[in-house]
Parts: sequence; C-alpha cells; structure tokens
Amino acid sequence: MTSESSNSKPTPSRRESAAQDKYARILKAALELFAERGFHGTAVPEVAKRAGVGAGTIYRYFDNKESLVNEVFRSSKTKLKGYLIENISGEGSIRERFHHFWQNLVRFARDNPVDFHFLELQDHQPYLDAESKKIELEVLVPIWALCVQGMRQGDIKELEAESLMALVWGAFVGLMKAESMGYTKATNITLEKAEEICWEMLASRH
Amino acid sequence: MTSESSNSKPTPSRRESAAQDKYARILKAALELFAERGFHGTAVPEVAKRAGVGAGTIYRYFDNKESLVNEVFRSSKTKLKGYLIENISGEGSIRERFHHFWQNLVRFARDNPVDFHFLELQDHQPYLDAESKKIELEVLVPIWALCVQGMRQGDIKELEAESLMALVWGAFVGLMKAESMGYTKATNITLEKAEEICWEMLASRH
Amino acid sequence: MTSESSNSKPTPSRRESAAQDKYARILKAALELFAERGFHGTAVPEVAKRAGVGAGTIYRYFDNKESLVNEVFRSSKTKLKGYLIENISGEGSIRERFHHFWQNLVRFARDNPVDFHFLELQDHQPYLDAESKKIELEVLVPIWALCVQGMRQGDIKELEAESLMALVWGAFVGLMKAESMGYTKATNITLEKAEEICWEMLASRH
Amino acid sequence: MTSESSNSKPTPSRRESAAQDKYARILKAALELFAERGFHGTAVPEVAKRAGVGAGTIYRYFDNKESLVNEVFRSSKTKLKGYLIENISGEGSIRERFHHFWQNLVRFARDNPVDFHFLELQDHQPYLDAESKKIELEVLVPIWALCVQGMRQGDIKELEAESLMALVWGAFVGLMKAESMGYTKATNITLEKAEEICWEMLASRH
DNA sequence: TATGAATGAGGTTTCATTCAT
DNA sequence: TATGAATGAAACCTCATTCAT
Repeated sequence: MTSESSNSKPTPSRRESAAQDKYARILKAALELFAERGFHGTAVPEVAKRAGVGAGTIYRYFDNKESLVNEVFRSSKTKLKGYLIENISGEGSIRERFHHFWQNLVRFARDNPVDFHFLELQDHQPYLDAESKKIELEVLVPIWALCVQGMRQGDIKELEAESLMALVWGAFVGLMKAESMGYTKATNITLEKAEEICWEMLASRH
Repeated sequence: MTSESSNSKPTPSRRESAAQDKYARILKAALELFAERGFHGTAVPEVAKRAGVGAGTIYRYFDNKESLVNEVFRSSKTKLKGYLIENISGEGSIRERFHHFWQNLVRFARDNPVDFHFLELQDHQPYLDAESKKIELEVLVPIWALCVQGMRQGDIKELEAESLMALVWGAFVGLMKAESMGYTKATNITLEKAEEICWEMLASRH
Repeated sequence: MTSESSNSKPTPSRRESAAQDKYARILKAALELFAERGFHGTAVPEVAKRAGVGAGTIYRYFDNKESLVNEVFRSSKTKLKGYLIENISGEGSIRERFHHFWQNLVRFARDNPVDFHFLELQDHQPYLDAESKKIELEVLVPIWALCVQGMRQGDIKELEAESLMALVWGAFVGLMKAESMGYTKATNITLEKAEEICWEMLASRH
Repeated sequence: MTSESSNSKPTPSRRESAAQDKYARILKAALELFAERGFHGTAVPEVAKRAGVGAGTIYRYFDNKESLVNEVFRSSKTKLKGYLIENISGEGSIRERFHHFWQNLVRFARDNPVDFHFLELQDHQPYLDAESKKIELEVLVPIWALCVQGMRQGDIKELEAESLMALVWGAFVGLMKAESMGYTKATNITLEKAEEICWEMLASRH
C-alpha cells in the first residue's frame, strides 16, 4: 500500500505530515505577503487564501497575527543562519573565511530573495518578541567571532566589531536594495568586486 | 513693535501662518508615527491627536492618507537633499568632496534622526507617486556626479557608479541602523573611521 | 452717485437688498443641488460654494439644513401656486378653466424645470414641516375647487375629486418624467394632445 | 418527515439556504429603508440592524452600498416585471389585455407597497448601473408592445406610444401617491373607475 | 455681518478573530 | 481537525455646524 493510496484511516504520520504541509504553506504565504506589503498591510484572510486554507485554520497553527509574523521572522532568520555558518568558523585564513561569509550571504539572497527582502526591508522592531530577538543575535555571533579573531590576528582593523559588521552588512544590503529598486544589476562580477571592496573595509593595512 | 507681537487685529498673514503652523504640525506628527510604525501601522486619527488637531482637519491639508505619506516623504527627502548639496559639487579634490558628502550625511542623520529612520527603514515603493520618485532621483544626482567625476580623474574605482554609491550609502545606513538597534554607538570617532573606511571602498589604488 | 459707487456707508436698503440677494442665491443653489442629488446627497458647503457665499453664511439665513430644504420647498410650491391660480377660478366654462390649468402647469414646468423636478421627483415627506405641508394643500385647493364645481355642473365625472386630481396630475408628471428620462420628447403638439386626453379623463359623457 | 425538519446533520444545502435567507433579509431591510429614506438617507449599519446581521456581513453579500441599492432595484423591478407579464401578451382584445395590465399593476402595488414606493418615489438615475437600466427597459417592453398593436388595430390613439404609456403609468402612480400621502383612499371601486378612465385615455374614438 | 477653517460625530468599509458546522 | 461565514471594533474619510476673526 503506497502512501498515496486512499487510506480512509489516516495514520498518525500521514496526519502529521499533512499538518506540517499546511503549516509550511501558511508560513510561505505569510512570508510572501509580509515581504510585499509589510505586516500591517497584509490581511490574515489573504494569507489564508494564498496558502489554500481556511482563515480559521491559521489560528490553529498560530495564536494570532503577531505570533505569525514572529514565526515567519524566525523561520527566515534561521534559514539565513543556516547559510551563514557554512565554512565560516574554524579553519582557513580570515580572508578565506570572509570569502565564505560573503558567498553565504550572496547565496542566501539569491536563493531566498523573498526572505531577504522581508528581513532587510522592513522595520520589525515594533512586533518582535523575545525569542525572535534572540535569534537575531544568534545570526550575528559567528560573524562577530570572525571579526574578533581577525582583530586579534591583526588582519582586521581595530574598530568596534559591531560597527565593522554593520558597515559590511549594510553595504551588501545597500547593493541588494539598489538592485531591487532597479538602480543597478548585481551581476556576479559586481558581487565579486563588492566582496573585494568590502574586505578592504575590514582589512588592516600592514 | 515687531510683527511677532500680539497684534489684536488679525491680518491675512496671521491666518496664513496659523495654517502653515498646522500644516507643519501635521507633517511632523505624521513623520514621527510613520517612522515608528510604518504607513499601514499608523491611524490618521493618531496623527491628528499628536498634531493637536481634529481628525477632519488633516483632510483640509491633505487629500488622503496616501497623499499625506507622499508629502512626508518629499519633505524628508527635500531636507536630505538640502544637506547633501552643501560643498559637494565644484571645487576641491574628490577626497575632500567625499569628506563633505560624508559629513553632510552624518549631520542629516544627527539633526534629523526621525527623518532618517523614516526614509531608510521603510519600504516606500507601494505608495510613492511620480513626484516622490522624481525627488528620490534628485537626491542621488550630486553623489552620482561625484562618483563619475572621480572615476574620470582616476581617483575612484572603475565600477558601476550606482553600485559604488549603493555600497557606501548602505554601509552608512547599516551603521545607523546598528546604532538605533542598540548594537553599537556611532561616536564621532567611529564615524570618522567609518568615513575613512568607506572612502577606501571608493578609492582606486595607485 | 450710482448704486455701484463704493459707498462706505451702505444705506439700510442697500444692506437689505444685499442680504436679499444672498438669501436668493442660497435658495437657488440649494434648489439646484437638492433637485439633482436629493436632500441627503447634498452637502451644505456645496450649496454655499455654488451660492458664492461662505458656509457659515447659510446659517445666518437658515437655522439648519432641514430648515433650508423646507424653505426651498415652500419657495418652489409658492412659485407653482402663483402659476396655477392664473385664470383658473371664476369665469369661463369648466373646459376653458381646465385649459388654463393645463397651460399653467405646462408653463410652470417649462419655465422652472428645476423646481418641477425638485417638487415631483423626490419624496419630501421625511423632512417636511407643518408650514410646508400647509402650502402643499394650498396649491391643490383651486384645482380641487375646479373639480368640485365641475361635478356640480355635471361636466366632470362623479368620482372623488382627490382621485381625479391625482390621476390628471400624475399623468402630467408621468409625461414630464418620461421626458427627463429620455423616453419621449414632450413637444407642444404632444402636450396639446395630452391636454385633450386628460380632459377626457375628467369629462363626464353626456 | 419533510426536508424542513430540524436535521441535526448540516448539509451543504442547509448552509446554502441559511445564506440565501440572510441575503433575502438584507435585501428586504435595504428595500424598506431605501423606500422610506432614500439611498443617501440610509446608513448601511441601519440596514444591518434591521436585517438582524452584523454590519460587516452586508459586505459579504454586496460589494458596496451602491451595489446593494442596484440589487434592490433589480429585485423590485424583476418582481414588477413578473406581475406585468401575466395575461398581457397574446390573446384577447386590446381592452381585455389592458384590463389585465391594470389589474397586474394594482396587484403589484397592493402586494408590494414598499417595492412600489421605492420604485416610483425616488430618483434612481444617479446610481443605476447598466444592468439595472436594462431591466428597467425590459419592464416597459410588453406594455409598449400592447400600445403599438392597439394602434395598428385602430383601438388606441395615434400618439407616440411612449407618451401614452407615460400618461397612464403616471396617472396610476399619481393615484397611489395621493393615497400614500393620505389625500384619498384607493378603494377597489376607485381603482375600477380609474381603469375605465385610463382606458379612455388610450382608446381611440370610433 | 460674513467668513471659512476647524471640528467630531457619524458615514462606508475592512479585517483580526471566533465559532457553528 | 478544518472551515469560512459572521462579527464588531476600528480603519479612512465626509460633512453639518460652530466660532474666532
């Protein structure tokens, strides 16, 4: 009996996976709409419609709209975190590890443009709860570690790590934003040059 | 006796200035709330309350909420434009002119933190009208000119001007955002170092 | 010294006539708008604008919007009354007097289409006050008298006078309404034939 | 046990009929209030209250207030159309068919006084949409056909059909209006006489 | 006396959330 | 469990009326 068979008595796992699918669809629909129109500009029934579920169903998976946006935020941030930690900690020179960081960022933005847009082009502060703020920090930790180690080794400038990170991150976001507004096209070449430029922002001169 | 004295005979200018004052108060209140909660997160009567006027009064000065946010946007962008054009065009080395640009930006963000927050931390695209988009471009023109001239003189890297601008602007915004989120404190020293760092993003190496 | 001279001390009569003019302009503007959009569909400031006066001025001449519409109603009904009483009472055969009545009605509708439209195409009941209802009756009296006398003389059918009047009046209104809706064109010939037809509604057959 | 019994297992049709009932209640409430106070004089929440539903519910069944009034109009006109077509086309003498027409009109006005009042005592032009205007014409077609055929047969006067119709229809409306204003009482006898009188308006004299 | 800017109550409409099915 | 019809609070906006000038 295959899993597609019309089993009239659904197994727990079948049920569970159906629920997981529904949860995922709601999250995806919410992400898309929040990214496009912002939190207050998005109606819950619209999310339901796009997710292909009833409006009431959303409230079986999420306490309320604010809870939903926090889950979306955590989902996107967690995804971002997954990209960023690849090949960044541990071995290799600081330059090499920065290269990985940059590529991770590029990959995330290319693979998940909607998540990226949602995370960077909104002001989430008004509705973020404690757990979401915690995740936000977790994303930054490995980058911060990279900066601090780079400073200790003398490869990175002696400036507050937080400020350096903010400059580099901001530069990347600025480039993506310019692209999304149609001011420029972030080609691979541009992004490679941008990497070099941003590295020079960090690198101490010997 | 100056014209500001409590003249008991109301003149047209008195009325006019009362209206101007009211207009300004509405614009200010709207800016503050839009910056804090976004367009959709702000209710018109809240704006009215903060401006100290009746809800209906707003509609004597602005056609509708969308028109209001566009006027706020134009007001902030125009203010920014005013800051940015100081000492930027014309004489001096590219480095000097970049210094002025950076200082103008810092001054604007310091003098008008709410305008800065409003302009940079929202996604305005959905409601911007043609006139607002025009102003948006006007702000960028002098910076673009600086980049292009710098390239011609060999002082600035050979990369699309739009991308370079986006990187520098983004870096600055990133720093300010980090500060507003409490990650760092953008002291004068930090900002000076940031200027140097950002200049190096632009500067070609001889 | 002409009446147009810039006399700084207006005579009482000058003042009075200025006031009368303003009153008349308000009444006219209100009539036009009420006829076009109905009572609830018309905004008082619109009336003021069309009358070329300030919104507040209306409240110097009329207690409130309801009072205004009643004055408009009385004004139009009084005008109608003036038309209707011409050559109708007193001498001549019933047929001749009916002819005058019909012509009066036609003249009124032709001379004052807006008044006619206002009086006949609205449901005034909800806001008419006692005085207005009184005038409404006054308009009907001479016609009623004509009917009753015609009955006594055996020229008019033996049916309740009120019903006969209603049929004839309704027929005329129906014709005018059909014209205003574009279903037909009430030419002089049509109106003459209509007169004959309506007379036959009333006339007893010998 | 009939299908109207209190079936404890809700069927789609049960839901459907509940919705139909709600739709009908809203339509009825709207008709009553529009007839009484006109379109602009009626507030949507008032309609909701009278229909026994929440204010928001109305917007699940109708796009907006204007759409609601058009549906009410079409509903009433369709009802009227249903009455008017009975026994009017086809066989019988013109006089007989006019008799049916008149009786249909009387029956409609007696059975549906609110619809009649709504249809005749308002100026609908400002908000009628194309579909509503189409229905308006459809109602008139069979009467118009009756007139034209009567003319061909020499039974009806040689006057524009539209004008004749307007006179007769107007006469009837006048009578009903006079009754609703308390000027007269349209008894069966009055109505029979009125029929005869109106027929004479149409009938050609041989 | 005349004005029209100002107001807030009330209009139309939307939407987060609930609950009967 | 899932639905989506229903709701009423609250959104945006209008307008009858007032009142400082």
